[in-house]
Amino acid sequence: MARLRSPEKRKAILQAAIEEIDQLGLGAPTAKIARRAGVAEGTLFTYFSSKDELLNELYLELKSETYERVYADFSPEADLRERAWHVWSSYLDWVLEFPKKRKVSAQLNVSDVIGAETRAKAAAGRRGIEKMLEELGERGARDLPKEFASTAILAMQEATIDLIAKHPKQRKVLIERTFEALWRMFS
Amino acid sequence: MARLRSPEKRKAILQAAIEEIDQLGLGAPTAKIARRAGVAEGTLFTYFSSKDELLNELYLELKSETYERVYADFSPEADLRERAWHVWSSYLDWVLEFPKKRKVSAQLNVSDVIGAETRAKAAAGRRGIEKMLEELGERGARDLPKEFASTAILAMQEATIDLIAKHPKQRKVLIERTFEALWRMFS
Amino acid sequence: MARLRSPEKRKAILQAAIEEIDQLGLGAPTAKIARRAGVAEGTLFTYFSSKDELLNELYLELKSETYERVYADFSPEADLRERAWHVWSSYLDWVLEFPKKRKVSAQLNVSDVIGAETRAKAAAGRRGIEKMLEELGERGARDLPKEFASTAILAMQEATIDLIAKHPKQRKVLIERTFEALWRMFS
Amino acid sequence: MARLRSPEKRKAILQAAIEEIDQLGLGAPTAKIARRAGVAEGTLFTYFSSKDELLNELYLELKSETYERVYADFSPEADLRERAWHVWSSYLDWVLEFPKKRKVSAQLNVSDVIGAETRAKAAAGRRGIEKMLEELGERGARDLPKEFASTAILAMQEATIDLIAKHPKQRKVLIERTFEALWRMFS
DNA sequence: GATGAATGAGGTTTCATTCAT
DNA sequence: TATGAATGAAACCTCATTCAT
Repeated sequence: MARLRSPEKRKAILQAAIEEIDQLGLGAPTAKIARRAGVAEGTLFTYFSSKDELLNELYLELKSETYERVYADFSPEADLRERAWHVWSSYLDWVLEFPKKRKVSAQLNVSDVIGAETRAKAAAGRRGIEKMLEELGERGARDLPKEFASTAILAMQEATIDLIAKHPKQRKVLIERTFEALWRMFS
Repeated sequence: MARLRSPEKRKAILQAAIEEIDQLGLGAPTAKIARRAGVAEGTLFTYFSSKDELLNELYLELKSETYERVYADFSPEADLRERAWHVWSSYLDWVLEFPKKRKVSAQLNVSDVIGAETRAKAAAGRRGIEKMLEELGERGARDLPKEFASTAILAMQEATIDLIAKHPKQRKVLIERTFEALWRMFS
Repeated sequence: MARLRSPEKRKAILQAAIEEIDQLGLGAPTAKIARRAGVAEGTLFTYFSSKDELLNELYLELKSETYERVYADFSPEADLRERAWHVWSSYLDWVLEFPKKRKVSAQLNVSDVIGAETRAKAAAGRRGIEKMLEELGERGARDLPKEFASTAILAMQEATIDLIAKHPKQRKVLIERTFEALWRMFS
Repeated sequence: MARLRSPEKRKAILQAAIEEIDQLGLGAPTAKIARRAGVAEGTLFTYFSSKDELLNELYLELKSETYERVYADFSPEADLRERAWHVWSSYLDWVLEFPKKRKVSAQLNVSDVIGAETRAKAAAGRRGIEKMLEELGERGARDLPKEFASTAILAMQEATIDLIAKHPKQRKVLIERTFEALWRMFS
């Protein structure tokens, strides 16, 4: 299952899936995805054994791309505030650069086609960030479970993205000031 | 004078929709919804002219139920912190009591079957909360757009709900402490 | 079956049926017909036991109305050409006055909801015309079956109606000249 | 290279449509048409994107088949009477050979699923006949609009077909004598 | 008798997936 | 391996007819 004779075709299908799901939601027909990718309907199923698998792979791809981006230039030895700021700003930059990817990612997140296994695999790519979040939690939310920091940051990022969507010109300033607010929460 | 359209049947359909959408997502078939509601397939369409309308009505119903709950015992003259706390805790209480309703509400929120008109109608029921949020924003986030407070609170509530889902026994304490964290953000 | 407590309601339903079938064809829903007639959906079925019956009754009504019109001022003793002209012109006048009725009549004619029995009943109202047609046939088409005259006239009327639809201003002249052509055919 | 869309299957569907529409009218279910054609329900929609398209294509097919038949052995240089006779007899021969096709054609003609575009396309195949009809009109109906000849002939053909349906044995003689009557009309 | 809510069979169309080529 | 025609199970919705009120 899933012989990947041509990596370009695989990429093309995943990219086409992003495009179509962005417009039509998860109900986007595989036929349309295939057409946009420039391959035949049946070909899609030689790269992904089912639509579900395609969706799970897409989820993984999206997550790992995000983490790669966030980890570039990340100094594990830096100051906590600096590390937090790095994650905060680089993630937001990425998301704002590829809004469709985020939209699709959000849809996949909510849907139940993404199995526990896939979610676990995705979580694995998050070690370095996790450590920073733990420190953050210890610093300013010691009496809350340790997932609190990560959950809260994620949530606040969503909020920030919405905010920037409405005020795109103030993007830079908003990223800074929301970070300040966040930092206040952990002090 | 013929049977009258019964409010109970309407309720039953909406309730069945919650149940089914909770399990199958927005793609839940109208046939299944009807069956669970104990009516014929066609009957559903005498109460709601299309699946889209059913979904929009459901959205409205869910929102107004939430607001009703939050507004009960709300004192507009109270202290800002008290009002914020009231909204925070009563909303979380409601959501934790009816987790399915929240899940469905979230799905509807994201989907694009809910028209602008419906969203506007729903927003109308939110006046009192809005005022509190504005004050909150003025207090501690004066240099951010005024939507910030509401967006952030909503996001933090999502985070808190996830947290409580994992530690249900500490529910009471978690609601209090996350509120503290939130309050810190606005000072 | 088919108690007709209120003849006005019956008329209203038949008239509404004409209106709706004119617009939607024979597939026009009984519900719509009922609504336009100003009665309840179910009421229609106290006047006509089924949609088929409604359609058959409508057919009969339409035919008899036509014949009544054509027979008014018809002198059975008049000259053949005069009688033929009377039928020709009075029928065309009627049809052009109520184009919807003709359209519906045509649809019913073609469809197979009209049973043989109904067709026979309708034919019964045609005695006087029939005689004229027979004479016409004997005069100019002795070597053709006797139905030829009636079939041909009917067909020519359809043709004339189409013609007048395209040149409504020349109506009077067209009726006269097509009659001339017809008369030539039987000499 | 995958199976190719087979013209035989297309033919089979169109033929099945004729069969079913002949019996059930234009309301004939696509499912039944597909079954009779020996293909799956969904297959019908790979050949025709909707029922409407199927019907339009069928209309075109039927018309062009007719014209092809009529034009075979048609000599444009022949005498007017000869040309008229050719069209008259060859059309009637065709129609009597395939009565179902004519019935379906008539239904499509009346219905409003056939768009103006389709009608125009069909009309294009009729040039040679048109010219004959014009001459006929000039010969014997100079004071009537020029569509008169074609409309009248069409109407008379319908009449003749009905006549032959009732006296099938005299078919040959009836075709000749009705032509005589027609010819008289244009002199 | 009049009403219109209730019914459920049936209609068209979509779509993930298979498989002949 | 790549193709896209073929498949048939659903999905949403309509509508003639029944029947409680």
